[in-house]
Amino acid sequence: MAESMKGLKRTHRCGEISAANAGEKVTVMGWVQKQRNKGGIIFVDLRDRAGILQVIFEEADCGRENFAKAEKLRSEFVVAVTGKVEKRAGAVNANLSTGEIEVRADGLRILSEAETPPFPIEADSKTKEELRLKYRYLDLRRPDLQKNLMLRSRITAAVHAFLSEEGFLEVETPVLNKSTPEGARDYLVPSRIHQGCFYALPQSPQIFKQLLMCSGYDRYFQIAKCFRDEDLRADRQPEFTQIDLEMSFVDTEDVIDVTERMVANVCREAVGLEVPLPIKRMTWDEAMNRFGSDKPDTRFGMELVDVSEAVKGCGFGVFTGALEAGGSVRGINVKGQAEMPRKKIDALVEFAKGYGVKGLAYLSVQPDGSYKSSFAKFMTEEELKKLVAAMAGEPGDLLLFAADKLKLVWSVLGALRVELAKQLGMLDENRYNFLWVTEFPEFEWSEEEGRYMAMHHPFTMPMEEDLEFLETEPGRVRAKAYDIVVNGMELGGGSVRIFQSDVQERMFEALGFTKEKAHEQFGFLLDAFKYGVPPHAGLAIGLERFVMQLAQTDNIRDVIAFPKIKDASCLMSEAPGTVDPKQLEELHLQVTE
RNA sequence: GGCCCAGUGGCUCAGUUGGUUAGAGCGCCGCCCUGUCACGGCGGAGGUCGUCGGUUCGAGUCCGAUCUGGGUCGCCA
Repeated sequence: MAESMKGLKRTHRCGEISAANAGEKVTVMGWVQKQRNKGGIIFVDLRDRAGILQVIFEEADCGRENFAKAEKLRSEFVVAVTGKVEKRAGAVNANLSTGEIEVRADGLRILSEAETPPFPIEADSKTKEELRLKYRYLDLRRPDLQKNLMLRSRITAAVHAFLSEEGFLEVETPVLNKSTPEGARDYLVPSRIHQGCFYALPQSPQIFKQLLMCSGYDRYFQIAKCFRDEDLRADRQPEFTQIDLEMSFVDTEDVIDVTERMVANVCREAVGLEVPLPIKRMTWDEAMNRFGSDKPDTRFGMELVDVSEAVKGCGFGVFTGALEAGGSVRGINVKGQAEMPRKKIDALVEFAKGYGVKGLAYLSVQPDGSYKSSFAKFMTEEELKKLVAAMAGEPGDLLLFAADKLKLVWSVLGALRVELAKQLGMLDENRYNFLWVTEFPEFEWSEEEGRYMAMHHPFTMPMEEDLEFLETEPGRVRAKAYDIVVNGMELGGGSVRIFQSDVQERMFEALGFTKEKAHEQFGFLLDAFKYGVPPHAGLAIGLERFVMQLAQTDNIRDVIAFPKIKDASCLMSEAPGTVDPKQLEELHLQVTE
């Protein structure tokens, strides 16, 4: 039977009591982690989000009735305990922050009984995620998830404090918007009043924050919920949160400056991590050529080497064929791994194939200087020597090569170096290598669409010196866009925005928009620009990714209270669900099988 | 949409070349225990091996399909 907490007021959280409270009378409330009944003495570990506290029950202190209740306590009962804080008479428990003390109970109320939970409520859970997600409210009781969500809260608190201090105004933008088919797939909400019309949930508050600049708000920020109806990944959820900001009368440098100070400030406030400023920078071109990625992990080397020159005209058809087709041949040098077993190399080749290349060529330099290679028989000793020299290969090294279209070579070698670093234990999780990647290409050619697409978004300002190529060579135009990267993860990104109507019109043209289509989709933004618009720029940081980094987890579900699974459903609430036919009728919708 | 991994009591797992009654630890239930904290002792309950079909004298084990969860490629301006 549940008892009332009438007349009781909690004085401390369990984990907040220390030796300094010895002798005090306290009232604590929480969940029973564990009851240890020794017969005449009962120990209870009481848990709340602050930690675990040992409570001791003896009939002489708490009376017969309370002792009988203490005997009945089971895991996850919710109780209120009154008693006195004492230094432990028995052994100190070094594993507990409250291990020096205990509360000698004189009162006990069982506020709520509990069934045995379907899995243990404990740190470092080994339980399958399926079960944990179904009972998310129980999983959230576990200390590691509580730790992550408390960290998340500290991070957003630090963001609010910092940006307010810097003169940013928090403004909320609409969740019900008009769909803009550029970019990710929208989540749609049918309109009841407007038959056949739909709202779209925001993929980001992009246009609204630019309008706020037009309206003179100067410095805006928002911790904004964003929605994208795309497939999920370990670091991607259909709804996620951005630390979104926009500034007027600024250029790239101003955004970078305030962002990196914010990141450093948050890291210090939230976890005591010092981020040295300024954060290093690298152009997109350099990032791709050296690391094969626009979000390079710079905690280790194993950089890509372009050996296209060195293999030109060699006897290996795979290399020369790729070059003749306009591609590239590049390699990475895996130092000291010449002895890697064939099985492991084959697994790497399979890994590479997953990215679309037909294979990987490899060559190991044996301790005696001889070569062992998948392609040695196609090349002369001279050609091999030249190739190894180009790779700075030394005895003991394993050289891996990819030959294909440059984009593919970059992506496969970029992924391969990270995979190898993981396998070889080269990633120090306590090191945080922040990096700015700048000068992204303005456009990316889409085979599927048969046109250029905006790499960032259509409002991104091209670099002045490349403006002249907007019509003639769009692929060559670089953008005033920048990403902040940490340990191989894209933390956030932004750009300087176009604020001149003529440049914006040229952008839409380059993207293959007709004037009508551009106005239909973004007319209100283009109109707004007619009435006086300040130069502006901004950026958004993925809040979950930021928390993941500081929490040192590679699973986004670990930093979201109620996440969705791979197919974007929720195992707990079973969303999405069907609705009453009457609701559909009101929305003018029909479900077809 | 493609590829890869996993599914055996409440939880985590073991289960040999296919062979009789499918095991363990933890948890759970009962009794005992006044300094435990991975408490201890004694006793007990609990499983149509994800599902369907096939091969076989015989399937947890082999084959096929399917479901569920995870990872990944495509996708994510």
